[in-house]
Amino acid sequence: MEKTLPEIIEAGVKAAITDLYQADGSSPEITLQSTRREFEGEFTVVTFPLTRLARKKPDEIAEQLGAYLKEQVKEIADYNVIKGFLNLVIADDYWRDFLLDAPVKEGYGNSPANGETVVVEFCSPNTNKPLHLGHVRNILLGWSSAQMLEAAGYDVKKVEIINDRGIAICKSMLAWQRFGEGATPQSTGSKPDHFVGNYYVLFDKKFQEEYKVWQETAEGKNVLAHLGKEGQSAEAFFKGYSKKYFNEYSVLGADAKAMLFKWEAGDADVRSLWEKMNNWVYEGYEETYQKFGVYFDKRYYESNTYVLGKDMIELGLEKGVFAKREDGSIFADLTDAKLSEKTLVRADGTSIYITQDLGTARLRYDDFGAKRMIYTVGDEQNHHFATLFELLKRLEEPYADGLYHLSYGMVDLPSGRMKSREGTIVDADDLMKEVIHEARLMSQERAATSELSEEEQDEIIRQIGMSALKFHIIKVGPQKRMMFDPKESVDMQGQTGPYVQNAYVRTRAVWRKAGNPDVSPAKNYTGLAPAERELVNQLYAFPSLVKTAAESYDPSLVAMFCYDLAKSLHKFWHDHSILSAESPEAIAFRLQLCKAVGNTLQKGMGLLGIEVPERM
RNA sequence: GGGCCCAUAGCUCAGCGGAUAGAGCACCUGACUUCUAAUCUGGCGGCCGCAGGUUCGAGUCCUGCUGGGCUCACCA
Repeated sequence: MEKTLPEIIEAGVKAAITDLYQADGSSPEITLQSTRREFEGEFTVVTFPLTRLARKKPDEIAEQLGAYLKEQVKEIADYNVIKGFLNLVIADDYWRDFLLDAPVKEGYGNSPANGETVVVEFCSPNTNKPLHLGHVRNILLGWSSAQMLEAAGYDVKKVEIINDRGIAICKSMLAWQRFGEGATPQSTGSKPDHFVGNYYVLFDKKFQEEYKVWQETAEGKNVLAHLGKEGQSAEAFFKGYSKKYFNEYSVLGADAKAMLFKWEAGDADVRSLWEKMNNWVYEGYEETYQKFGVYFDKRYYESNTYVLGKDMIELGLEKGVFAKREDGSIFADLTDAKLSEKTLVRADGTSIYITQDLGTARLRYDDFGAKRMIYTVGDEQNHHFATLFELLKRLEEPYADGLYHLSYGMVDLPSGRMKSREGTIVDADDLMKEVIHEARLMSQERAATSELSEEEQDEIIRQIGMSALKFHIIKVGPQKRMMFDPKESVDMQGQTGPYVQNAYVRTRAVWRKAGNPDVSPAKNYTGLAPAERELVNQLYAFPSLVKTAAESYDPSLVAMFCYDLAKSLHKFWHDHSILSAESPEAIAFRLQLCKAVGNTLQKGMGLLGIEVPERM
């Protein structure tokens, strides 16, 4: 493999130090960074760290290094020194030859396969209601991380774990059974997951009605009198007492719990109702996933996995990692790892959430042999995953060092946090509908594609709307809690998906117009304009950026890269003519430049799960 | 109370020890007979939460503080 520019420069600087200062050039860390926009050059050597070694002033070192490199290293054409910073100008020939090679080819940015498998889990919904904005962030993060890892050479398996059991789905089931009167998604014409979600909401409504009535009964008043705090209003008390009421007094609550009990006992009627309703939900989810353009290689269901993990407990006891209490419960003491004491099996022998997670981790390893597993889950579970990973490490599981919690912050609305009780949940399907609607309005206003068929226009509009939504969410780094303003999410100008798409469209438009041009003169092009150098330089950075983004599980890096590249393209487009450039060499070179930029934008956006249209 | 995370322009966000802290939105402004103006040009806008420390150099690293979030279940 050929050496990269940073490697070439670093080697040159080390040789220079040895030659110029008779010092050991192999030892120092060379500080190399990309040159700031306002100065000439592409790479910058910071000379401050070398002052001790060279025993000279920074400017003097920079000047001497620059002269040496210009003389000795053929890739370096020129240099300038500003306040101790040595800016290096890469030779035109190098940039030109580079451009005409890798970036114009298919698959630029991909690393060769490394033979390693990584499992990426994302989405992982509960089956009682439709997907919402929080899932959207999760899906986009998980999916694009998976794409980036694939580009970085991994064999990626995308999985989700579906929480298909428990009290929540029983609530929906009970409400449907009692109030549904045999209605189905087909009979009502609703999207099936929304249909089921509506019964979950209906359950809560009926429950609240029942609760309200109870509050006025002698029993309710008695509870208030005994447990209500001094000066607390009845309303405030009952608001906080709702969970307790559900478990101890509510008829509906008792019925829902009875249904859960029957489910666990394997009651045939309950199981068949459960399957029917869950299948509705899956049908609805599938539609949403397809609209997002995502899929899974394998699905895990908690109804299967919740019994797992017992063998891990045995293993832990054998290894002395876990211990038994007097009452029979089993726990792990993680206090020396700054985590708490964690119970794994209750005194009655039943297991809990984290136990099944232990079992599921092993199951996935058995399924795929992956030594790396990524869990895309909100940051409220940071502690849970820290505990889980620590336990697996102590169990000496072979994949324990490759576990990563892809943690992300909650999505807030301008009105504050999303709350189902207050009806401020932003539904994923509605959101898509809205951005596509907005894209349609913008498109009608422009009428740039009006001669295309209606189907073609619809497809373009869909791609534009989805890119606005996806880009808007992905451009924010995962760790940060983010503000989601619906008004801004439908923006199509500025730092947005459509802005990047538009740059791609331009690179395609010029090629359509050019027909089947002869690009061979490009190899004789000389005297690159600053805007051209800038673009080639950005293209040059793409493969390593993909690697960095993949290793840090941060798709926002790719999003910002695409934006920056698109911005440079737009600027170049404005300042330079392509098809009527001054020479055949320039025309050919710029066409190839457009091809490479379009190619890279398509690849980069593809990593984010965003499509680019040929026209817009 | 312990642990983790966050705080940068009016708003949403970049900035991962280096140069005069950057984008987008909003507001003001100029450019379409041209390879598509979903674009481009110019302007406005900052005690980088506060106080110390380390360093040739700190928005970035360390300590303390303030404000916000999450979490510390024999819940999932």
